[in-house]
Amino acid sequence: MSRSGPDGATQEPTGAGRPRAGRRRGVSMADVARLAGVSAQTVSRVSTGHPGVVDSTREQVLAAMRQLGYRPNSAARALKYGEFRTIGVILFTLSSTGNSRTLEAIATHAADAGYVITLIPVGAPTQDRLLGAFTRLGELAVDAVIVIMEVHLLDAATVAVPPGVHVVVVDSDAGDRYRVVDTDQADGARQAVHHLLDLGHRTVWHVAGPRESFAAQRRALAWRTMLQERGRPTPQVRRGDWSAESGYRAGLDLAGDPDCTAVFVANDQMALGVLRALHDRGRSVPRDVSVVGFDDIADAGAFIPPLTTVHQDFAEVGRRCVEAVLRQVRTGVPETGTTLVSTRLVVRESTAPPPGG
Amino acid sequence: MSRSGPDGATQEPTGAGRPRAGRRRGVSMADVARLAGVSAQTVSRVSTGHPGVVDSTREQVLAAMRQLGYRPNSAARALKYGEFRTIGVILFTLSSTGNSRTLEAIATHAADAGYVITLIPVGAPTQDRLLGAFTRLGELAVDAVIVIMEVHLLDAATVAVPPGVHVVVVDSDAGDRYRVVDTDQADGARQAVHHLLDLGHRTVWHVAGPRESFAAQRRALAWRTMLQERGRPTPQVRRGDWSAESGYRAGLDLAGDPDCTAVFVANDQMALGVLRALHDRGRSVPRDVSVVGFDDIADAGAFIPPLTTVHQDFAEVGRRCVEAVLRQVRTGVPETGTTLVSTRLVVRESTAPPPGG
DNA sequence: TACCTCGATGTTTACGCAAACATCGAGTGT
DNA sequence: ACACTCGATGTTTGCGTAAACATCGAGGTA
Repeated sequence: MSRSGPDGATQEPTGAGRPRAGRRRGVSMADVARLAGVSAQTVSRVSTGHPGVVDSTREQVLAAMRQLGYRPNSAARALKYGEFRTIGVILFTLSSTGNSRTLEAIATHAADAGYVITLIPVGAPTQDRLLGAFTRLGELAVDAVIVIMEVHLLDAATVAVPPGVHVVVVDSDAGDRYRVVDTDQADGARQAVHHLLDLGHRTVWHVAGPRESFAAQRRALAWRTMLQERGRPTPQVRRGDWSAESGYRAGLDLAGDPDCTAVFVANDQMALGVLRALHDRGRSVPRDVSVVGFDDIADAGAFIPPLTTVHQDFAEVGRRCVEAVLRQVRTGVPETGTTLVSTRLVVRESTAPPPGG
Repeated sequence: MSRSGPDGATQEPTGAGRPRAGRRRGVSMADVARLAGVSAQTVSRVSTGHPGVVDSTREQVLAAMRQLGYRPNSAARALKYGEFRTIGVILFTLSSTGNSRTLEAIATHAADAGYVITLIPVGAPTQDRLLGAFTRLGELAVDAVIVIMEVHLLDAATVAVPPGVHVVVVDSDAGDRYRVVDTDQADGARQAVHHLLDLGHRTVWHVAGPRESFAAQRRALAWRTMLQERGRPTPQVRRGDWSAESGYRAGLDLAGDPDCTAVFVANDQMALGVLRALHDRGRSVPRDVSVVGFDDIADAGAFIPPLTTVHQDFAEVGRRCVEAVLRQVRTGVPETGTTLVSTRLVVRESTAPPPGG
């Protein structure tokens, strides 16, 4: 059998009126040009808004476009221009509020600049998967990439970034290799600790995020540094995995320590768990123990009691990411260095002076 | 400081040597072909994995590809094939857990099928914005669209879907026009009410979501229907906007009604607010009042007390969306009808028999 | 009037890829 | 030995667009 078609069956004659699944070969400039009685180039000029087309002609062309339902083929444009007007976003998970909201801001601001976002999900945070994502990236139609993740892993992947594709990273210490945009974790943590010490607490306990997280590292470091600067003892760190469940375990542990009157928890979800643990152990918040979180998630104000926490401006992080990445695309010059977005402490009802303080 | 990369320092001699912002005119098949000493078509065959290339030749080509860092230009491929292998996702917001997780599942499953996701954010849920999104869609390089939203608005936008672009909708009643994939809201609500009645509560109060939401409508309808079927009184509905804050207000209201011993809240965030309101008013959960939520967000188990709630399988919703949309792309035949994803009740500690029951 | 300018529009070409078709040469059958 | 087959590879072509260049005609200038 002459294997002319993929399945050896009779190949359809493309001219016949079969609906051709998938192929939607739409209206092209040539079709519009024919109807309007002009050349395809004139249609192109109208379509791109170039000057040098007389009004009457322009009107004719626009009418023809409307009549045929013409829409420019972005693949052809991309081919011609050598750019896709697309930004890839590599991320591990959307389950964290921060990632979702950053992504949303990125998408919005990219859209404003005429760019669209392509999502490149990386199943699990392993080197393999990440390299796979970067490899796939090579075949993807993107002009630039924003990476949202914990970035020890980025090292090995460095080589894999296709040449000419610009990179911005969120939540990383890769500022020596890429442009990094991040919340000012250290300052946020300092505000939290400062607030608790100012209320009169002798020192502040800490429930940290996972060891691999740079955000967690920096929050913990700032907490420790601040206590040392003020000459306060630094209690042993409890460590969670960002989940409320892990916060609950840490909270049970802390509840057993009568000295503990103030806790800085590295995120709101774990803080929720801490609150429940303290509640379960009969320790009143804020009367017996004060708790400060980090993130200011939407629900923080509805916790029992409403949580004092460090507000992160994810929208601003997203905005800066897009700004930086498009700047690189425009100039063609890769950037390095870190851009910090400031935080602010939102004081609610989970903090108070220490008992008898 | 030399880092010899594209820093403005020694640029690779790409013709004139100017860094050409944006243009990254990479390695093409022709370049690979030249180096490997074969024709471009042979490179193409290797690149697409077509048979009919002898091993030695293939090796040569692959070596040349590696050496030059070749990666296929997806714009050219898209132009040639007439398809983009891209699915657009239109959504209003990622701030709801459900949307984020559905999106994540969509992205993952699309990736498995060799498709990528393009995000089309719609700022505000207004007809104008939505029409704008659909219009932009026309210029976008997508083969199909998944719409995640409340869909009264979809009516007007119907006409705007470009021909040949297939559509799947989440959370809608547009099943007569599009394929709709959704959680089985009604069944979830029935399970919640059933559970509370079985515990011995005389009837069940309801805190509903916003009037415009189809999910909210269906949950409320199922709640009402179930009570009527069982011959129970149907208390007046309290209505919130999905936020914990609105749940708190509804909760304060309910706390004032001593008859109220069981509440079905239309989502977990509002349930969080209800819990806090009951706590603030000194009504113990579940001793005095039982509360059931909807969604089973990650934190639900850490509420005070841990929340009994209806678990939604967002991952499955996303999977079914991709499945349906790709089926339409493959066959070229648009589908209608509704696909329901089942729910299950997760019983935790916020429900118990009524006081004195 | 002859010549030039300049604006409006048309024609050619290339972007990178892969289907369709062409070629070439080594084996196969008679 | 000759035609013939078939697999491996090369050549041509076109996808839709827009830059670069070509043309054409109206109006201005000497």
